[in-house]
Amino acid sequence: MQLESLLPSLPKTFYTLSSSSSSSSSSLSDSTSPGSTHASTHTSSAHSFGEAERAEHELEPGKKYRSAMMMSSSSSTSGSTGTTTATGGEREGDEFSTGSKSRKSSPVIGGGGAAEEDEELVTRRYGIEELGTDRYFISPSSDASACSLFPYGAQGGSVYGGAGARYSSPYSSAASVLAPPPPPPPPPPGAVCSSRAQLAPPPAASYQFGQGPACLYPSYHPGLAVGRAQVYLCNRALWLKFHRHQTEMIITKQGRRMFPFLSFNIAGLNVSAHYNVFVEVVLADPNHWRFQGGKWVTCGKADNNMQGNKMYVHPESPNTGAHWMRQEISFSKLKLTNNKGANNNNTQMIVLQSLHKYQPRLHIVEVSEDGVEDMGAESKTQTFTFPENQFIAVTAYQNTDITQLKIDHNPFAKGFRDNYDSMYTAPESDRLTPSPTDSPRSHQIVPGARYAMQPFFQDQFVNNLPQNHRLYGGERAVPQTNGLLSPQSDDSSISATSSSSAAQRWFVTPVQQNEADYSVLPYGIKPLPLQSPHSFGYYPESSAFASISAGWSSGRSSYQRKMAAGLPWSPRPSPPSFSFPEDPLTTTTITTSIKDKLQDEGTAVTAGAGGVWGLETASNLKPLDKFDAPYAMVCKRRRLSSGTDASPTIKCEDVTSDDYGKEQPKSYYAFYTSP
DNA sequence: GGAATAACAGCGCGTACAGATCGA
DNA sequence: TCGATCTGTACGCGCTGTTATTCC
Repeated sequence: MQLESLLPSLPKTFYTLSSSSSSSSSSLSDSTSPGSTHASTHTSSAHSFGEAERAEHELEPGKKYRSAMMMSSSSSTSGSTGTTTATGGEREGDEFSTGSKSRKSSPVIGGGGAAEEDEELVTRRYGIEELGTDRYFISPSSDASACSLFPYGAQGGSVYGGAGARYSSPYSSAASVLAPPPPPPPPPPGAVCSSRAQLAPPPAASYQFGQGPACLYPSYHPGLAVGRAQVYLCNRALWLKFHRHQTEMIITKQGRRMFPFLSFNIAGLNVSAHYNVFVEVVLADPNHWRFQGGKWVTCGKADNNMQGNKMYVHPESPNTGAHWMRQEISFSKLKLTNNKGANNNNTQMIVLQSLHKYQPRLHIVEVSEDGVEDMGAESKTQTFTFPENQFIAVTAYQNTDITQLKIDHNPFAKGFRDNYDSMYTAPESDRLTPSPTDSPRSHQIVPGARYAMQPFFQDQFVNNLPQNHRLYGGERAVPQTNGLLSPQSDDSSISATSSSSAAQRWFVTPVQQNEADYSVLPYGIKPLPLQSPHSFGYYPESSAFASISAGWSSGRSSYQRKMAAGLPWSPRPSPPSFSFPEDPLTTTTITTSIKDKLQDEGTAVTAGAGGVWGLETASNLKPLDKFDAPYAMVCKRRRLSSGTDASPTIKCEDVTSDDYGKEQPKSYYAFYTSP
């Protein structure tokens, strides 16, 4: 296989994405300006997207156009001043300044990278907290001696243009208003396959300049290079959650799936051309890591001579650009192992070394129809790196925050959720949120569509009930219904939507992965046709997804069978209680029927119990500086509380839960409906 | 002492099977 | 009555994190 021939040179490349101990003081100033610059550049992104979508689909053009206008309007607002993002963040951030200050002292490894940059914008926007200050990105292509540090804010979130795209993007000039980064150092010898320069990590400049947000769908626009891919990390919100605590991935001899797993949307490919899509996992830094004192610290040098397969070719490779762009590209089957003997006979496994930090990278290689790579076409290889995908390989979880996140979000770990039982046996009055297997009809369309979306799209179809439970203690929290996604949530509106948009693609909030878009179009939501497994990034073909989808349709019968007899509440859902966040920046675009419904209901229930969610006050936010060392150690123990006591573990959870709750409005999930 | 490993329990899907239902 | 289809149940499997044990 030709791909393999060019891979051996790759793992030796280090992606030094963060420095946990350095550059802590200048991050804010460094990131603000570039970030705001992005806000302005992304204005065109919103336009492009909206127009592209409008042009491509015939879906209620008026609404779509309106959506685009809303986007651009918002983005104009955000990007007009160059400091709009920061301004907005400060404004809201003031409300939670405690959180802002505390973040810096958190022992939780920030990890740095674009993810945090995004997070900062988001958290500033929502005033949750201020992120860690590690915000420097060492040029991937730089070797140890040539680590070109630059403020990563200019990187523009995670929408990374392909390595080659930077040379052709007509928008690169627009982005050049950013502070010029240091010139990319020459690639280290041996780190780049001579015939595949693009496989080498793109230089910093490429990240910084080559991602004109307006390039989101270049193929839809005349003058844009066709065939230059843009890649979106579909489940980025979840990745960010983990990344905040330094993601850990279990590796076992038999192989362990990643969670979150890699799931991408790809755009900009040549529809008829053939591509191989594969993921490679390379060392992210040259260090050996150890979890000590509640945080990850470096401990010696990494073993860079680890042998074994570092690449996972998507099973559908090779395939056409149309195929890859049609739906999410999920790598859910990818397994991580520390079994060096698994390199040859198991292409589903990637061999890693425990306690090393890794960076997954997505490669898209144009090939001939029979899957043979054209070795003479260097420009046909594109590489994408999402810093929030970084993780430390472990044989056992070290940070209980990560463990809890896994349990709370991974469908396969449902059995470990603390209050799983109580969630389904508590009386209606005590029940915090609908169960995953509640009758789909129970999931009403909620006014805060952005919230309705989150449990599924942001958290990969796992509701956050346990977290909410812990977060709010016994207090009634807002049910995070799966409203819009529920197959039967709102029959009339959904069916109408479905009938008009079947087989068409929808973007919940378009342009995710872009910090500017965070502030510009945080909640833009399109009406959602009924989802097929392909619509969801997680376990699209696996049992996990099926369990969820089944739970909402016929498959839920099993649960209902189990629960029906003793259910103290009606299988018919309780009336939704939710908040209707009044965010001036909210750009929720939904069908009229839904919208009207939401508005009506929203006004009716905003003051209800659900208001807890939207009206969270600063006093409820726990600063992360509560993570002193001993406390962190306490947190390392598994949390078993049901969430009603005030144990330190709960406090620990509160911190994160608050985060998550507030973070959720980051509805920048992109997805497609199945044809 | 820390990391790696194996065994374990819980969960849910997929499948096979049996029984019930329906139409020819 | 027979065959096709649908429904319900049981079991196996793969997934998960936890826990105890072993290894270095």
